[in-house]
Amino acid sequence: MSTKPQQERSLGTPEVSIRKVAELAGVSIATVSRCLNEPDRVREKTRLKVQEAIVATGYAPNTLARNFRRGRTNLIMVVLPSVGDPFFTGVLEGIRRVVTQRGYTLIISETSASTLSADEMGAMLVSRQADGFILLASNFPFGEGAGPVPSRGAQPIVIGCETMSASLSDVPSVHIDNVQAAHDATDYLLAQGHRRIAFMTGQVDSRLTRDRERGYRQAMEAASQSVAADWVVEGGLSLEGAARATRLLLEHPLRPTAIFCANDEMAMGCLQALKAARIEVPAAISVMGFDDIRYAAVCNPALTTVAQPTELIGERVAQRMLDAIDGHAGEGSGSEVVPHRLVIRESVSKPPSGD
Amino acid sequence: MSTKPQQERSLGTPEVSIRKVAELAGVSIATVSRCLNEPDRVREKTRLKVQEAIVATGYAPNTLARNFRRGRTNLIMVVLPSVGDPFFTGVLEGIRRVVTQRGYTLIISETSASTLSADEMGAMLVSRQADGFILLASNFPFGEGAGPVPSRGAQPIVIGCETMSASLSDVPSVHIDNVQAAHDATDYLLAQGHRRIAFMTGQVDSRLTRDRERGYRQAMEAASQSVAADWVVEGGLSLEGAARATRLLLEHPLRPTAIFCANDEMAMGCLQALKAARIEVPAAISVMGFDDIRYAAVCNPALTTVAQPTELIGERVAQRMLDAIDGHAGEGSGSEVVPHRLVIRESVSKPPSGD
DNA sequence: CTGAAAGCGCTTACAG
DNA sequence: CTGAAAGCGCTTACAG
Repeated sequence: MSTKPQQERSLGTPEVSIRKVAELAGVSIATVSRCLNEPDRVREKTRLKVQEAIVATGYAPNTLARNFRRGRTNLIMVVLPSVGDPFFTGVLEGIRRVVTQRGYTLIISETSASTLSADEMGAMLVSRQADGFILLASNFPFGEGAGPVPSRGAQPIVIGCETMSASLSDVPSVHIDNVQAAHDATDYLLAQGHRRIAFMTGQVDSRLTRDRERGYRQAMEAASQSVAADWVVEGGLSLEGAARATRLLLEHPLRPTAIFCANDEMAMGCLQALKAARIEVPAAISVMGFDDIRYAAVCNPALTTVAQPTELIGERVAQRMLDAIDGHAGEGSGSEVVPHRLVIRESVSKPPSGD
Repeated sequence: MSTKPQQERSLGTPEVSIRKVAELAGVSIATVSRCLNEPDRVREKTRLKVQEAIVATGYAPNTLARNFRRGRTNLIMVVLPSVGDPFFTGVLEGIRRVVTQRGYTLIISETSASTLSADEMGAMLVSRQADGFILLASNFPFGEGAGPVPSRGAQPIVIGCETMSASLSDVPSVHIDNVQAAHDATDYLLAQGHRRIAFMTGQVDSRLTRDRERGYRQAMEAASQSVAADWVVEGGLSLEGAARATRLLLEHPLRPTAIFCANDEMAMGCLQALKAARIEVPAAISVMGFDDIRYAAVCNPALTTVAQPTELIGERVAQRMLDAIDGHAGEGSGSEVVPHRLVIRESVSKPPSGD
């Protein structure tokens, strides 16, 4: 004669549980469960009865209970820095194409240095809220020596687009060779005759941006071109930051004839600032972007930039996530490099003849 | 002497449960649970012991179990059509600001006519995967007579940016007056002297786009301007679709002197097509956008457009979600209209003098 | 093909 | 302040 020790029902509609369906259909809850999960193993007549009861009661399985019982969610979480960033359109399309086929649903978590602390990130990774985590964000708290990777459970992690710090070097990843790509882009500017080439970086703590900066410096050095002080400016990966950084460059005593921006967003901000200063692009100053987001072709002048194979990255990242979930850890580890490609449009030309 | 009827452990690391912590600390699992959830109600000495055991075992609470037991997830899901769409940057920022303060975490689900069927949408809404759903997507399967709203559980729904069909008219929503905003924008074009004004719509099944088209038609009619056949073209909300639609307009026997695009994305595609056709904007043709995404100011020429107060929409939508979760259904229902604003930049001028 | 029963890992009202 | 115990809604190995 237990005293019904709890009665803290949620306030919403009284939920229909599997029990009610079973009663109405005159079967056990096990049978109802089977109808839902392995209908072949239930006699047709029984199945029909249960179906009817499900409709009559309006029953919908409690996903929370099911996930708990099964120990998984069938969800894959993609973590990215900014939902309004057009760069991710293609990557997500690739990811979705692959994971959907295997019955997973994609959910996305937006992060950024400001909104997600190291603790929160760690909490998310151990939260079991998803069966796997695809990290597309650059500035992870544990990116650069900000403590170890949180001790995680069975949920695999795969990294896309970013090269990661040593602490994550065993995590599977898919990305272009950012150093080489930036090197190639700089070489192109050099080949056009530019010597005074500036570089606009994102944040100092962004590995991605630093890799691209490294490629730029390597190319300059290989061409025996010195990089003047303050030719490397910080654009904060934003339009406004890039515009500000561009104005700084315009005041430089050794004004560059080309500005290589670490991504297209900044290149667009750069273009805007140059337009405001009534400086013709590319006649007076050339601008090189990076990423080839869909707006790059629409810019005026259209952006010359470095294209990443975004859909391919998405597909590969997703495939490796599935491998990891299936326990094919062996083939899953290590980083995978996909090809980049220079896209030549209008924003780069030879430097003005005087230079 | 039960025969351990099951042994289907997941393959991952053997997870540490609350039981192991309790054993190590020499307390009951109830006490461990209390340390986690109501630490004030535990003696300090006990709490310290438990803390130690937690660290020693590397215990992390099983979120799946916790969610199941509590009947909620502390998650709010935002459903939007496209993660790479810059329009959502501000809306999400507003939403996050509000819900984070109340301890909720945001997750995002990308949808679109092609990727999410009515059934899937319904399944999501009853899935309890989140405590509430904020719908920012336009083309819901149940948007226009595609069956009734799925019978949902206690999870509230709030709609942002979109006006919804009758079947969802009781759902709380926050949006601008799209009809009036488009009316105002058209009036501005008329005031500039334009008479041959084309309108580029999204998809025919998009309520949002249709509202804007309605505003355009109202303004034209109010100004006694007829809308020629094929002046309303479909741009599919994409750059490419917009470029195609623009080319169609250029071949029109009554070539418009202004093109009003139902969003900025299409306006950018329009700008690109006009540039390719070597038609000067705004000298030869004016272009009006809608939304004022962050790239609108960066376009060349900079887009004249209609601004939505995105952050405000996000905040209001989030607030009403919280109200709904708290059961303040009364004040939560009905739609809330926020102000729009014309943003005048460079892409609209008077029509060419000949016209 | 179906049912009885155990148990997933927590939280919480109750009793002490 | 703490523990024993019930139970959230499912799934599944086992027995029939």
